[in-house]
Amino acid sequence: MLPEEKPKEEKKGLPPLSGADVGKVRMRFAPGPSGPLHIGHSRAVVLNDEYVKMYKGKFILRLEDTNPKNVLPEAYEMIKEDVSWLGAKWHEFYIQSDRMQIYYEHARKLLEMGKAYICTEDPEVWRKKKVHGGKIPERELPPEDQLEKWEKMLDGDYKPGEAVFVVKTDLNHPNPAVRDFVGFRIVEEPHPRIGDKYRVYPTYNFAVAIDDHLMGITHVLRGKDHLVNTMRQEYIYEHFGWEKPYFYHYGLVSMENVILKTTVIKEGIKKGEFIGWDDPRLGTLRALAKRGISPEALRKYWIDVGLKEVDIKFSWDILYAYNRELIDRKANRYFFVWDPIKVRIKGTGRYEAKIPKHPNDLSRGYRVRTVELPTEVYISRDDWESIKEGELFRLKDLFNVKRVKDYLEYAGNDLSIIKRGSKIIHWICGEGIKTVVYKTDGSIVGGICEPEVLESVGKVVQFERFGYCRIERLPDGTVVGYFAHS
RNA sequence: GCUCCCGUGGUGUAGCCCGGUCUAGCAUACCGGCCUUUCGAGCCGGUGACCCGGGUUCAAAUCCCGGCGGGAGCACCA
Repeated sequence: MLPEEKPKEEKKGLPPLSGADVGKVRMRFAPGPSGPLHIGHSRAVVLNDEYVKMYKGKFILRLEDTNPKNVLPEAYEMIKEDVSWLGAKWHEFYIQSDRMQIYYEHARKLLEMGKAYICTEDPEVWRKKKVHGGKIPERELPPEDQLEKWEKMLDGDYKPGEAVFVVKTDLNHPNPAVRDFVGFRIVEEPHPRIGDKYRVYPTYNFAVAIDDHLMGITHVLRGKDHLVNTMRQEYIYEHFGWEKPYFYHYGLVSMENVILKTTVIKEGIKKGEFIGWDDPRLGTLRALAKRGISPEALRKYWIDVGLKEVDIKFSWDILYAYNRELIDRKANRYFFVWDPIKVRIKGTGRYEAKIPKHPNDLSRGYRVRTVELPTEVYISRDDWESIKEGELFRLKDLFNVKRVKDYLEYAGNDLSIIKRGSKIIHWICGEGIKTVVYKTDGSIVGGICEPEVLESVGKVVQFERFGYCRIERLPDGTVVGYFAHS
């Protein structure tokens, strides 16, 4: 047992789980392989993994593919990648479509015990009877008859919809949703992974209850939307006389400004609206990874949120703040001139700019530029338009200039103008690299960046006065930035 | 409609179980100042909350009741 007196000084981290013995905790993350994982899933992954680590238990990854119509073959691998990216390591791995015989065996047992029945009634009629009351004659038939119909189901004597396996609960349960629920149904579509070997598939609630028990799950953490499912699953535990795990239901998370729905994403990719499952507009974990959001930031976020039952709004602000804290000291600084315009600088002389790659860590070196006047520089159109005729401002780390009509004039190197409120803007002289930045709202910002950015391909950089971006490079040499946050 | 869950500042969370130490802590956001050749980082300060109404009690964010508000489920999806 974890010492009960612990919570006093434990300010950070998750609250203890009841009935959790160090070394004996077994928890699972069990998504359906219909697509890669998104932010919503990451809460379950992090919470389960975190508790497993806390109690030195075992983490089980289980893929729930008992609905052939709802399986994306690539998702099996993608989910493993996503879980790993989050820093969770599973000790055991299962795929439900490999376990069909196990579910069948348990179905048979329930029928033999009289705890389940085969229903061949019209689904609507059956449902109405459950809600409003009414005789369900098949429910009362003896096990022999039930087993016979079960065999017929398996043999293909019924078409989809003509027969289902129903787990008995309590027809008087106050919540109609928990009264007698479907445990198996007929699906004739071939399963993307195991083909047409089976035509009777367990439903979520049936497979979960059987697996959670057989896999020795001690604690189940899931969203409040599963509250009714938990009640249904508990009937299966009771029918078999199994000990129940501890159930926890955390509140729902509402998210704004992201696309999470797999169906929408799949459509969008097909139509070419998204560049892929990792399009920066999406809430998939691969999209976050592409943008340079670190898994540690997500973990910290979910641990901070905890497992309360209150519904919450997801806060990008807080996630970004955590991420910024993690990446700021790692991210090199570079100039990215968006929407660039070329401006002439008049004057004479040769000047050198020595710009630190990180202002708080000079050991990382400098970007060194030599500028010989007169010349031309690129600056962002925004900046140019915000500068008035005659205004004095500074090209960061280079020198001061003054705007004269449509060109600039060298204006010395007096740093004190900054104290008097002059602007400091970024610039590129000469050798800029074509750059495209994808933002989360779907907009694309074009411009040029400093050549040293190439040192940071695959890493997160901070484009000064713009924001943090993760860098990739196209075959044609173009630098691509995926915008993380400001 | 029915069944169930929840209600601390803009957001998230601590405290609530075991009433006083809560003039309610922390984070983020916001505002102001300092620092800084980025609209980043850092430092300092500030605004801002116990849903409402009763009750119990010497004492309630904490216990009880009612109201109001929010959410979920009511699938042969997971």
